[in-house]
Amino acid sequence: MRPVSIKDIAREVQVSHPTVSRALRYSPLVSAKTAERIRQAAVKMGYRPNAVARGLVTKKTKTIGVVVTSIADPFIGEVVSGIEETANDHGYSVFLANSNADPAREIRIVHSFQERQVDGILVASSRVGALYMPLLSQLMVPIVLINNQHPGEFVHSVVIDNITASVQAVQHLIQLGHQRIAYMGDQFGLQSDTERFAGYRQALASADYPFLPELIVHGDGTPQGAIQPMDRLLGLPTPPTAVYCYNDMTAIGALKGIRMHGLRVPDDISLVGFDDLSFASYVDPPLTTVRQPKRPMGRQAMEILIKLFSNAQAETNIKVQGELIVRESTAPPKAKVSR
Amino acid sequence: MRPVSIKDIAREVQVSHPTVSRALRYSPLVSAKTAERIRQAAVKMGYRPNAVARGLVTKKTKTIGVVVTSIADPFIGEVVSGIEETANDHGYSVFLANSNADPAREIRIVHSFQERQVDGILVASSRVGALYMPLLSQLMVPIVLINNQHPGEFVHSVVIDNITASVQAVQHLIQLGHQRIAYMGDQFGLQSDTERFAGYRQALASADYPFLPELIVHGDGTPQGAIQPMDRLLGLPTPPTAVYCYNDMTAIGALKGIRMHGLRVPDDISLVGFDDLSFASYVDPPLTTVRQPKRPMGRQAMEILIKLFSNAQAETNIKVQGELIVRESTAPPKAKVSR
DNA sequence: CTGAAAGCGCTTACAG
DNA sequence: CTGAAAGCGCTTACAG
Repeated sequence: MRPVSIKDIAREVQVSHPTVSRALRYSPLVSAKTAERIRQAAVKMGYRPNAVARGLVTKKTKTIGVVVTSIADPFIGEVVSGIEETANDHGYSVFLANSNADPAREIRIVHSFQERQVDGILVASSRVGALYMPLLSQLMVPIVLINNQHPGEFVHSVVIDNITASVQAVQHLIQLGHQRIAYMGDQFGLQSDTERFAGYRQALASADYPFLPELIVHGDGTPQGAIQPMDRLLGLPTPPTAVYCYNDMTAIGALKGIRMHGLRVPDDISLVGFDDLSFASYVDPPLTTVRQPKRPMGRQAMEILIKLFSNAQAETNIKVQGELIVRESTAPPKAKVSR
Repeated sequence: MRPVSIKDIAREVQVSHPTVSRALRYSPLVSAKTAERIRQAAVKMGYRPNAVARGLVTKKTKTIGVVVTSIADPFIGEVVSGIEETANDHGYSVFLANSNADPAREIRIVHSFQERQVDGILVASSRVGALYMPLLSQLMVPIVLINNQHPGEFVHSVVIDNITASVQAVQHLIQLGHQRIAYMGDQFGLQSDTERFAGYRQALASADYPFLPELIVHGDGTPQGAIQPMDRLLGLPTPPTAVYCYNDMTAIGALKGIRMHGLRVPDDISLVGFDDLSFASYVDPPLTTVRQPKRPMGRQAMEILIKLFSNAQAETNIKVQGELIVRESTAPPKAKVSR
């Protein structure tokens, strides 16, 4: 059973198929009454326009490609939610592809997006391979990067303001009275780590606190990877009273590491994360963290694309602000007790 | 700058464009040497086949539509990961759409999938609206449902064996020595709840334990929604020593509720969840739970579709088994102390 | 093995 | 306001 086409409707209503095409898209070029007859016939016959045929002629498919490192990542899931929502609101469908940070896969994905004639591409991938960039840019469609690690190289992007957010997080700790504040960063040299670290130093500096290299350790962005650096911190002659972590995953691991030493959060050590993944509020104690506006970031990225499609000027680099969410993993430091 | 088409290649190599088309798809109908010349020209010219043109003529787009209630849901994210991975391995691209369980949106999504001529549809949505089913089924493409709530109504599906998994979970508690085991279900009357509850009763029955209605309470699938039912359980003259929860989210809330009463897990009360979301291993104590093979379920659903595309027979209803992951939220009950 | 012809289901100048 | 013609970039009988 072949789906009904505009020719079928044309035959039914006794007009030419271009007239049907015009009527269905509300062209002013067709008289009100025949347009109405055509539209009624269309619904009666259960007509659905064939988007691929339309795409072939208009060269606009009303699709976008989204490439992520892992859709199972809760951070990315939220971002994609925002993308998909606004894409849909504007009549766009989204192709989703996981790269798994595998360069071969990244190339395959870009090729497939190209072959499918997507109108634009969104990349939400914390680490974009070096080879990948030029490949992307030689595509003839607009691209916007979300929290990418090389903001200078691309025209359009939406990124979190890591520095300002970090300053706020560390100032929160300072206001609580902490003096020895550690930073547990990420070992992969991501730009986001560099920036969060910079914010940390900046906050210390403006409080006239010394920068103590021994308080800087590095995890790998996973809970397990935070255990050992936490050990190092706690093995210090004078351990920190607070730890600011690169992200929530790291903070969760740090929490576990602290517990393994028989210490408690926030009584013995305060802990701050970054991201505000949904589970941050479920752990015990609920985690103080910097919320990244994940959905809005996805939405804004899609909005840039939509503006670009209509040839409007679009901002080149949107920088969004994080929000410090104070929960229960931070508290004033214990009064010192001599032992 | 127009992308290069097979006509451009044909001109370059001095053959007809159908010959180019054949050569590029490795048709035996073209001589080895001209085929080789054509392919070399194609890569030299940076040719990429236009998938929408191809789709129009072949009536196969090599795309599938995936509809989920929320891509930000960690369970669904994993399932989609499995889908996307195997789709990609077979040359399919996936359209992802969020329904937010909104009927109007569901209808829009199905229409858009229809217009885009997807080859098949996957639904990973715990609650599919009643109206939605007939709409889906009148589509002319194969559909497979993942963990759907109305297995009888559809031809293809992959579902978790809730009953067997529940029996295992409750037997684990029984073997630990628990006698008063509560079930904290879900209040929305989902079939998965009915089945998990049935498994719970079955496990009790085969151990010759009485069924105690006062030990049955209901959350709403969220952590917050589990606090109050937990209060009820703990307010009982003799509270349970273990609680089997509908899912991990509920278990996390139950954990919090237990703590709010100054009790500890697993010392005072054992807790079992369902799903094995990634954070289940991060909470304190790490949660004993039933793992649903989320990625494999996505993979299998996609594999059914692929078999159907090649006209092969495909299983109608795949039932997958859960796996009990024993972590630290379960322990033998405390020896009774009289007060 | 190769090419000329037709067609997939639309949209869009071009005439009238 | 309407229709005939052309064309989007491919694939696939049909001839030779």
